[in-house]
Parts: sequence; C-alpha cells; structure tokens
Amino acid sequence: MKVLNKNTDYAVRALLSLAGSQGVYMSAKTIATDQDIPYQFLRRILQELIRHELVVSREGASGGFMLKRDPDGIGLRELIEIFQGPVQVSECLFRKKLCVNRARCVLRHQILRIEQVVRDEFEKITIGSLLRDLAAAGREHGTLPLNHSAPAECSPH
Amino acid sequence: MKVLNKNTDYAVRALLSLAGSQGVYMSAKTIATDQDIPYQFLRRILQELIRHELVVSREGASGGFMLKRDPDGIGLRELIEIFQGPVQVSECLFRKKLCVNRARCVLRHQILRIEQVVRDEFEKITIGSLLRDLAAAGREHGTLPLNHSAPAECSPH
DNA sequence: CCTAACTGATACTGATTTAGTATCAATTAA
DNA sequence: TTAATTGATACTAAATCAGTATCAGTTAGG
Repeated sequence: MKVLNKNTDYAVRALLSLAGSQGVYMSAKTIATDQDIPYQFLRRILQELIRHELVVSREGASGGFMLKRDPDGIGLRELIEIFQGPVQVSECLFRKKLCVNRARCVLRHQILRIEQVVRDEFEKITIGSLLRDLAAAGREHGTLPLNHSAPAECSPH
Repeated sequence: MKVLNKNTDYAVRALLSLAGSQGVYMSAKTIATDQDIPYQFLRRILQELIRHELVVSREGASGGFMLKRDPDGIGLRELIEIFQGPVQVSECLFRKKLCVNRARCVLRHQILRIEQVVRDEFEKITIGSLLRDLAAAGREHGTLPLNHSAPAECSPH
C-alpha cells in the first residue's frame, strides 16, 4: 500500500520550490533540475496544477510558473485528491447502491472512520508547514533551505 | 487512492465467514457463494492465508477451511500487509540510502507520522471486532448476523 | 524582426499491478 | 469407485504508473 505516487510526490516538491521563491516566475527546467524530477513528467504535473488554479504561468522567454495561492492553504489532501483521486475504501464507496452483504458494510463503516482520520491528517500538512519544517531542518544543519548544493543524509526519525 | 484492494477486501469477508462458524470446516465454494467472491480468486486468497497460518484446511470431500487463530488477534493491518505490502510513503522509504534532496525528506518525515496513525487505526480493527459489529447490526435489523437471505441496505453512516 | 527559451497540448510507450480465469494433480468421505 | 474438495500454478485482459516525444504558440532580448 503506497500512500503517495510519483505525481503527488513531484507536485509537492515542485510547489515547495515555487513557495520558496515567491513573486518571481520559475521555469519548469529549473524546478526539474532543483528537485531531480523528469522534465516532461513535471511539465504535465504543472499543467494539472494550473488547471486546478494552484499556480499561474507566463509563456515565452523568461516565462515560468508562480504560486497562485497561500502555501498554508495548500494541503496534502488536496494534492492527493488531484493526482490520486479521493481517499476511498474500495470501489463500492461512491456508487450509491445496495450492498451485496452486510459483512462488507460493517467493514466499510470502520474504514470510513479511518478515512476521516487520514483525511484530517493529510489536511494538516500544507506546503506552508512543510516549508517551515524545511527551514528548521536547514538551520539545524547550518545550510539554507532549498539549497541543494550539499544534500544532507536523510533519516526516517 | 484506494485503501483496500480486492484481495484484502475478500480476505476480510472470508475470515468473517470462517469466524462466524468456528469448529467446522467450511468449503471455499460455500464462502464464495455466501460472500459473493469469485471462486478461483478466493481459493488463491485462502492459500495465502494458510501460508501465513491464519487458517487451516482439510483436503477431500467435506473438507474445507477453518480459522486457526483468535479472531480478536487478526487485525486489518496484518491483512493489508499480507495482500498489499507494508504501508509506505513512496519507494524511497525502505531503501536505506541518502535522499537526493531535503524537500523529500521533510515530506517523508511528516508522512511517516501519518503512517503510524494509520497503522494504529488498522490494528484496532480485528476480525473479532468486526464480527461483534456485525452481530450488533444484525440485532438492529432484526436478522441474524451473516445470514444473507435478506440483504439490508448499506448506508455509509 | 529573429531567435532562443519558454509554455500548451497531446500522443505514445513499456513495465507493473490488479482482478479474474483455467487446469490438473492429489486427497478423502461416503 | 467416485464426486467433492484442496494444492499448486499458469494464463489473460484491463487498468494504472512512470516516463518520453513532438509540435505549435508565445515572448524577452539582441
């Protein structure tokens, strides 16, 4: 069970790049290099973010992308729903029909409860909060946030 | 983002059937009919449950399957891990290597926190607890649990 | 006004996963 | 002896995932 797919993963990192340099247009090429994301893949993701009005773009030379919304208002839940669809138990969930048997219903009821917990938790994590975590981690290691000249070791805790 | 795949879904329902009639062997055919699960698919799932020692089987005519462990000791987390692998953020998680950039690390750290919450919640839901929910729902509707002669409507709440 | 650096849009590919089907051998109760 | 059952495994179709490629339109700067 994988929580995030590449789309969502890359989207979060791209948005962190954009949030880290607000007010200027940043090209897909720059973001791709910064965050080590396949260029063409990233471009499709950025188009999707434009469609959902999370970022704006400017065409032509020295064009690029810019964050449209407040980073604190962009939650992980929204991004997951854009790129992976709504958090759901199984396909039965959004089809309003009779359940074949009660066992499935009871299970579903419990999972729906968990889903709510998961959604709430994902909601709490925003681009803004991640950016602050990033800044804090940067201070700890004596380097600037989002400056990848000296990548630090990554421990799970 | 789908929480449960068919394997896990069917496994839970099969185990509920088995837990509902302990002490006797129940054939795959009976379970498949009861729970509306494709027969051959179910058989493969049952084999997997035997491999993980959740159920035992007896071959031959009037053979079948029986629960091996205490229903209260079989949590949804274990079943998810058997059929969908461990709950994880993205592929980076279990490869002990340096992270390419810090943005991914900060994100990962947050998701690991959520993962723990999710795992704890899944752990709480057991075949035993579901069976009791089922019995309670049955009493509410005036029908016996696991008797599917009169399927009831299924509402999410 | 040309051109290089961009975005917009979309089509394509290969690998993997998901869900389900099929087959045949071995075992056992009646 | 035979019908009902599990054990084991091979196969398939469809969907999803991750990534690549292409071409048209826009714009800043020389």
